[in-house]
Amino acid sequence: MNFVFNERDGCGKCPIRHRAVCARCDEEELAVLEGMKSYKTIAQGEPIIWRGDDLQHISSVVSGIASLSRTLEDGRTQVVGLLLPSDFIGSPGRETVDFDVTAVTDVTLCRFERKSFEKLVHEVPHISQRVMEMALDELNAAREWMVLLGRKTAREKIATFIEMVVRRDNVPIHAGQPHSLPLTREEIANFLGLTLETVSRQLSSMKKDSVLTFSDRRKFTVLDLAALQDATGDDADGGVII
Amino acid sequence: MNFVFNERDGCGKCPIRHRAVCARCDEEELAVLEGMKSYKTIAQGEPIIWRGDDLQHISSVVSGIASLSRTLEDGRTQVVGLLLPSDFIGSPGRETVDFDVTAVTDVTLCRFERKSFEKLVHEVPHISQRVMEMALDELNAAREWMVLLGRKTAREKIATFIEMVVRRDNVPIHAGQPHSLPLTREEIANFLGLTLETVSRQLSSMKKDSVLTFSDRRKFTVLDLAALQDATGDDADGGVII
DNA sequence: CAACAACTTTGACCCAGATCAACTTTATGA
DNA sequence: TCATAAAGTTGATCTGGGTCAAAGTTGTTG
Repeated sequence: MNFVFNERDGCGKCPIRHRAVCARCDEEELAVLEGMKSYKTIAQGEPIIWRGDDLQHISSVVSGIASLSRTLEDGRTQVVGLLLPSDFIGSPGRETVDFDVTAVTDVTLCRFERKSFEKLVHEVPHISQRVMEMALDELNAAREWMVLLGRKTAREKIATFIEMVVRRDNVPIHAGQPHSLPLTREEIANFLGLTLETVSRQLSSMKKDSVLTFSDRRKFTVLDLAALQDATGDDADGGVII
Repeated sequence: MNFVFNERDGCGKCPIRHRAVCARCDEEELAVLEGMKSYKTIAQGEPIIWRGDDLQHISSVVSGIASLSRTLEDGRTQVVGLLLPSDFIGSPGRETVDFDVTAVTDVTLCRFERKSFEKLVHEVPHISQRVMEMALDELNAAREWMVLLGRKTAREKIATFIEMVVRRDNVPIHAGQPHSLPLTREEIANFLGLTLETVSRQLSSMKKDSVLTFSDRRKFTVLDLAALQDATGDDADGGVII
């Protein structure tokens, strides 16, 4: 959502969003916000904000990846979303966050004082419309993910995830293109509702079946896109994430 | 979201929403919409709209319960949300629905022509703000549900679901109050990412443990609320659904 | 009210994925 | 460059919840 400031485009690259919402920046809005912003960088692995913490700022991810997650008392954790450049941390109208936010890679945030941001949401109709669109897109994506979590097999989950990563990289879809995996096996597991061992095994199995190759543990290439898409369990037509 | 018309209050009773968003109706908005609405009733079990269908109307549930779901090719289905009075079917800005919508009980809808509704969203800032708030609330609820689907055990899922139903009924929380279950075992299973047999077994087990009693298969009473809440797997403080 | 259909319960068995454990590979930094 | 840690792989085993099957309930309709 780079209507707020356009250091970075977030157009359709978010793994968890359907429609691009950028490329329609309004100059006046930018001007209003220009004086309000401040930047902050968080190192890989560090918490950005904990569930229940008081929300002083509404921030937008400028670079890097953050995760939204919830951990149950006994340590089971579920990642409920990845925040990529242009995604927001904090919602206007909420005084706390309901999930833990953690820097998956080094993350740079652009922050706005929450009160000012909320004032803006009320005064500039354009902005609430954009936030509305974003929220509706993410709601849709969250629901797609619910289908994955509730009904897909381990292999389908992994295939869906890999396809999402590939799609996000947004390069022409002929094979041979290398992609990089921003998450550890454990983070992938927590995103897919699996264990890290199962993730590892499924990736190995896809290697064995010549669907993927890994040049190193974070870099892979799709050898058989059709097989990958087949393995997602989704209809061929429509219904895709992103 | 009864800002649109207030035949029915939806205040805080939605099982999948955190904050009440009603009780702030604006007279002017009501007046504008008054001429646009039409009603429709759908019988229990009937489809309201299929995924991919062209969205002619934005509708709001007036009475009854509808489900939002996705079915994979081989028949596995996941319910991704329940639509209760005041919830919307269709989003401004979208030309199709991405999930199947089905009447769980008899459902009455109040419908608006989509184009007119969208025009209103653009012209009345108030409305996009409300839709934004709703969408953010539902997004949060969807993420909570992702935690359930990805990480909770069968018993925790059932306990969470029952607690949600009880909470939705919104009566003083001393035991003895009878509640009614609007869904079949199969629908519950599809909502929780389980099979109907597992749902049945878990409910029987909670009966055996004197956490619940059933007076008939759709009516139950909580005997031990503390045990129920304990079994949800959530922290005692905060983090609750609704 | 009989007979059929829809829904629910319960039992027996099985298997996908979790758990536990050993080991390998890669990264970090003194 | 060696030591230690972090991340990943692979194997052996276990188990929660799925699958299959049979009966029991409740509801509906002619």
